[in-house]
Order: sequence, then structure tokens, then C-alpha cells
Amino acid sequence: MTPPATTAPRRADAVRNRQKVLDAATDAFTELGLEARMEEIARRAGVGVGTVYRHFPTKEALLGELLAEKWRALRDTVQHSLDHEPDPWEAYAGALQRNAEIMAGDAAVRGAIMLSDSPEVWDHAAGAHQELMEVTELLIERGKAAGVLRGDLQVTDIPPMMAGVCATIDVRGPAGQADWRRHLELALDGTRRRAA
Amino acid sequence: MTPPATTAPRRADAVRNRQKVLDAATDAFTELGLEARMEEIARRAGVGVGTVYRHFPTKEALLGELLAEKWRALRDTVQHSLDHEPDPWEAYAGALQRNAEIMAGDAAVRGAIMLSDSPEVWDHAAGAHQELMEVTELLIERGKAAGVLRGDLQVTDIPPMMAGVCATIDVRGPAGQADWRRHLELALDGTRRRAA
DNA sequence: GCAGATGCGGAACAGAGGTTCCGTTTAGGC
DNA sequence: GCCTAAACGGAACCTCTGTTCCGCATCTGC
Repeated sequence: MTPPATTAPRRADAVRNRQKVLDAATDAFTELGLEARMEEIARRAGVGVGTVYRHFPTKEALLGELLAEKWRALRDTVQHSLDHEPDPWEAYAGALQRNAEIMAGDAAVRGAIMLSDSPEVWDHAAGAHQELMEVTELLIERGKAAGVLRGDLQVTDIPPMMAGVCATIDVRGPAGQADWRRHLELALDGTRRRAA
Repeated sequence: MTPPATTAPRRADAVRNRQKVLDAATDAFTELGLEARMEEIARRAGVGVGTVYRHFPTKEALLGELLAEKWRALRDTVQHSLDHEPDPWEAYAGALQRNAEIMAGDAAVRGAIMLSDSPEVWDHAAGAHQELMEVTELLIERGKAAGVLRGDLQVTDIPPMMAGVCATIDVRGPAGQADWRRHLELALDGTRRRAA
């Protein structure tokens, strides 16, 4: 109901700095992975480490906020598909493909997802994730109603698929990086309705 | 040709200790994840840390050896399917399911796969991985010849599937752990031949 | 403009954990 | 049994990085 006053600092420079930190963190994590140092994030934001810690009590809290932002972005993608793509299969597959593309471009969030068993990360983003799941459910229901998705498909089948995409991107096997788009294509095919 | 004299210590106690360390490492990593301390591994092996380091110069070398052992176990599973399961689909799906089960029981190796971009881990296990890929290829060719697998399936499609299983096991989302067996089932379905 | 509060910078701290080092112990050939 | 080289144990070391702390700067209401 009331806007979250807790997250909004009062002084103008503080508001600016908070955003600078978020942007810098995205850049640093994307470029260096999760092991990017807090000091490095501060440097990129043009502030001191102390300032980073004033806005985000721990590294994980910062990661949690980035994760929440990302869930919201993914949710928007799904919502956009629901609103503008008439073909149910295209809406479904297209949304997942575009979301995978977003994940592919953000090592920070992939890291947060794959490496964090910390509640401090997940809990903060739980609400946003819930919203993502809700719109995704609509997408799936539409596909099932149209007969293009297997009848037993559940929303809970989607996170593992996305986790698979993330793993495919980040795992460096002896053969180097595998083709995640190809992997997603196969996985999507596994969720399609069989012709009898 | 010549047996790898470099890896085989001469004194009997040294040989014993090397094995005790490997066993202890498997246990410790499985139970505590990759963050298990070297000291903890030494404790479980009933030796001092120094001894661990005499046999494995770094933690990653130890991990690399465990990874190689695991690849060999997975290869044996595949080979067994090839030799004893007459039905091509059952041989294929069964082998992958059993291998997934093996991975599910070994957090050490999942961790090594997902967290290591270090060549020290991968290089050491490269040969064993190669062998695994070779028998897997036979499995796939048989399935394709029998018309149960999609014609464009490649061996390189399998590691991402297994990575997806690992990710599904290790990622703790807001909903807790997802069902990796279900995920594998869908993924396998995506590699099956479509009826027309 | 002033005063007080709010925010900032970055040196210093802490502890975690991989690795080394060396005095001591033990296996195994003679 | 003796001797030597190989192996062992584990305390100490070192580095790395998240976090704290506090004197100083900056903003904002009056």
C-alpha cells in the first residue's frame, strides 16, 4: 500500500548514488562474474565502499536487489508476449527465448541463481519471482488450451528449463561452451504437445 | 604404454593414504559441497593436511581427479547399457537416467562442473570425458538408426542436458528444490523422434 | 547563510581457508 | 636390527575480500 519509504533515501545525492551502485554492480558482475569485489563495484560507481554498504548492508543484499530487478524484466517480457503475440506457441516459445537471451547477457544474475543458497538473496526477490511465475502460468494455460503444449505442463517445469540454459552458458566443459540456444530449442520441444 | 609411474607412490602407506584422501574428499564434498575445507578432508581421511597436499598439489587437482573418476563411472554406465539393453530407447534413456542419478548423489562433482572455470580441474579429466563422449555417441547412433531419436541429435546435445539436471538439483529457488527427474523426463522427450 | 543531520570515503580490521615448511615418524632394503 | 629416503602431521603463514568505523564533506530546512 504505502510506497516503500525504507528503500528511498531522502537526500538527492544518496538517491543518485544508490542507482549508480546498482548500475555499476550489474556491469561488474556481468564482466567479472560473482567474484567481483565490492571495492571494484564501488570504483565503477565512483563512490567509496562505505557508500555501497550504506545502501546495501551486504553483498548478498545487493545481489538480491539485482535479482529482483531481473525477475521484473523477465516478467515484463512475458507480459508483452501475452499482450501482443496472438499465436499461443509463439507467445510461449518467444517469451522463453527472449528471457533466455536476457539471462545470457547477465552473468550477475546467473551467478546469483546458481551459487546462492543464501536466503538473503532469494527472499528479497521472492515477490518479484512470484509475479513472474504468475504471468508465466497464464502463458502456459493459453498454450495448453490451444493444444500446443503438453497437457501436463506446469509452471514449475519452467525454472528448471531456465536453470538448464544458465548452466549451459556457464559450464565450461572440455569442449568449451555449449550452444545454449540449441539446448533451449530441444527443451522447448520437450514441452510441446505430441501429435498423438 | 608404461603405467603412469608418476601417479603411483612407492611406499605402501602412501598408496593407502592417497586412496583414503580420495574417499574422504568424495564424502566431504558430497556432504558439505565444494566449500568443504582441505583440513576437513584431511580429518576424515585420518591424515594431516600436509599429506593431502603431497598427493594433490592443490584443491583443484584433487577435484580434477574426482571428476575424472566420475566420468569413468558414467562411461561404464553407458557401456553397460550398450552391452545389455537391447531396446535402443531404453538403452539411451536408461543410461542417461542412471547417470543423472549418479550425479544427483555427488555434490562434489556437480560443484566441480558448475563452479570450475579452472583448467586445472577440466584438463586433468579431459581424457576420461572424451571416453564418455565416445560411448555416448554409439548410444545415440544406435537410437537414431532405430528411429527413436531425432535425426539431428548430436553428442554435444547431451552435456547441456546433464548440466540442466545438475542446475535443477543445486538451484534453490523461492519454491525450494525442483524435481530434477521430471526435468530430465521432459528434456529426454525433446530428443525423441517426433511422429511425422 | 547557518546548523544540524545525513551521507561519504577509504584506511583498517577480521576471519576464513588454501598452502607451506620442517621436525618427526615410518617403511623397507640390506 | 639398522639406516636412509620417503612420507607424515599440523602449526604457522599468507593472501584475499567482505565489512566496519569515524573524521570529513555535503545537503537541506530555517
